[in-house]
Amino acid sequence: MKVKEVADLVGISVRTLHHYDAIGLLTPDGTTEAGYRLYSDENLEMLQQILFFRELDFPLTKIKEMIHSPSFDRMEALELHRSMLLDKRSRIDKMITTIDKTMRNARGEIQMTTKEKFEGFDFSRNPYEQEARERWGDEAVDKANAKAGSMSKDEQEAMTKTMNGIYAKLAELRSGSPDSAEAQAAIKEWYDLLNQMGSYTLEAFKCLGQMYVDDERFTKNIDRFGDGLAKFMRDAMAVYADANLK
Amino acid sequence: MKVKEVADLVGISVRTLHHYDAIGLLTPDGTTEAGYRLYSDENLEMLQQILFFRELDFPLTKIKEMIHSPSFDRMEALELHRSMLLDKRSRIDKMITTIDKTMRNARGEIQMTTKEKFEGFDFSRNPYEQEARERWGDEAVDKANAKAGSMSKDEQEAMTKTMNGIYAKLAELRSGSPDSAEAQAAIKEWYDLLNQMGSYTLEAFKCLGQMYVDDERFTKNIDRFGDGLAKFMRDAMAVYADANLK
DNA sequence: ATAGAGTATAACGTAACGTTAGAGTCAACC
DNA sequence: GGTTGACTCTAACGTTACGTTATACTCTAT
Repeated sequence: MKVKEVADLVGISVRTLHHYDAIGLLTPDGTTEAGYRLYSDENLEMLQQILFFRELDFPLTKIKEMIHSPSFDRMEALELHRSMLLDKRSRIDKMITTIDKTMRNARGEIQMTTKEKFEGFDFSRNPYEQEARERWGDEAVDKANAKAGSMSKDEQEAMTKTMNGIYAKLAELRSGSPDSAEAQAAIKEWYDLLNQMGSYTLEAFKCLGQMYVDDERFTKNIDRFGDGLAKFMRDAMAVYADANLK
Repeated sequence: MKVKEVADLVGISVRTLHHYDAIGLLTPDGTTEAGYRLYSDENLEMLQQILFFRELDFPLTKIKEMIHSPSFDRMEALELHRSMLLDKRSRIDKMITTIDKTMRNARGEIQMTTKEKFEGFDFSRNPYEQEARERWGDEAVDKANAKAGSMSKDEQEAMTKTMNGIYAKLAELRSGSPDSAEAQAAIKEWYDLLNQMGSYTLEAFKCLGQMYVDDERFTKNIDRFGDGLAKFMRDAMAVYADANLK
């Protein structure tokens, strides 16, 4: 069979067959006197194999290995590729949820979830501590915990109140100019307060300080942190949104 | 800030920043006397935007449009990209299930489903007829239906029996040499029988005839047909497998 | 003054083909 | 026998988003 016949039969382009010939992936068994490629039945079978693996997104070099070396472990290759696909899919899932969140955010449909979880503001028994340790190291977390632990209950309550006050102020300023001196002052106040909490808390909240500037970046930044911490921060966002509605 | 600072801060390469400069996606606000790029805070913000959309797999040209034209409809772009991602994910899902099937097939763990559905063998009231019509056109389907409709109940039963007999023969031969004259004869018999059923039935079953040759190709071929027909064919496969175990 | 780290431009490489471009081949029709 | 149209060939540039040298400055610290 000549190129176009083959190409039409399996639904690929002539150029693709040329390419496969060029890289030695599929060399036709024969040629006419004029130099036309002639594909045998075996060539067709091999092409089926190639297209099968191609459809699974295997790179052509890998396919070449698989086809040309009988010792190649197909099962293992499939297994490996499967896990790669799973990774890819979960990345796509993440993208989709990020887009959804971005769109909801842009539409102003911020969900007001568990405000309560945030009310206590108990940094000393943070459920995401393990995650934070892995992310920023023991030292930072211990320092933050020591700081929080050294606060009396009254002090903690006072701090929570102060923070909520700042949220309210930020919310108030949100509708106005974000570049005003007032806003800058509120943000600085917030940063300073967070600074007292230790570095990992600060890191985790840094992006929230820019939230009023740009919702999309907020959505992106929040996902830089692990799932647990991201949730934690979204809760903070909820408090913020709530303050915004008062 | 100079290139490396920025690159390290946001976790990309210097080359990437050079590239973004070259294509006019992100031109630094200033340069030193020596020609070093200097990135401003605004540049950083824009970079965040860029990376956000890049993370969502937007092509850089689109990002450039989005950033540089304020009239660009972000929502619409997000919506569009979302649907693209959904497509991509469903393709990946398909790949994964195909791989799974391939591996199960290779291990011989063929699932024996609904044998009953296949027992009646009622081609005249095929639930996948609509699908077949779209795939092979009305003519082929009508011809097949006419053929099946013209058969008496006895004839249909006889045909079912004949087919199952061929399946049994193929199953028997499967363990032996697939290139034997016997196997070829059985396959020809099968094809002839299917041929009597009309073209679309034949098309749908053609690949089954090669099943014993190559499980992977079978798995691939079966997915060329629509979901419904593929299911139909898998049912046929189940009958075959069942015969195989007798 | 010199080493080391950073920066610049320029240009080739990557994966899997798509897309011309120029030229030869084949079968059929006039 | 010539011409047309469909098909084939090789060659080579284009695509995407940078990675990777290579060569040459520039800056800072010792």
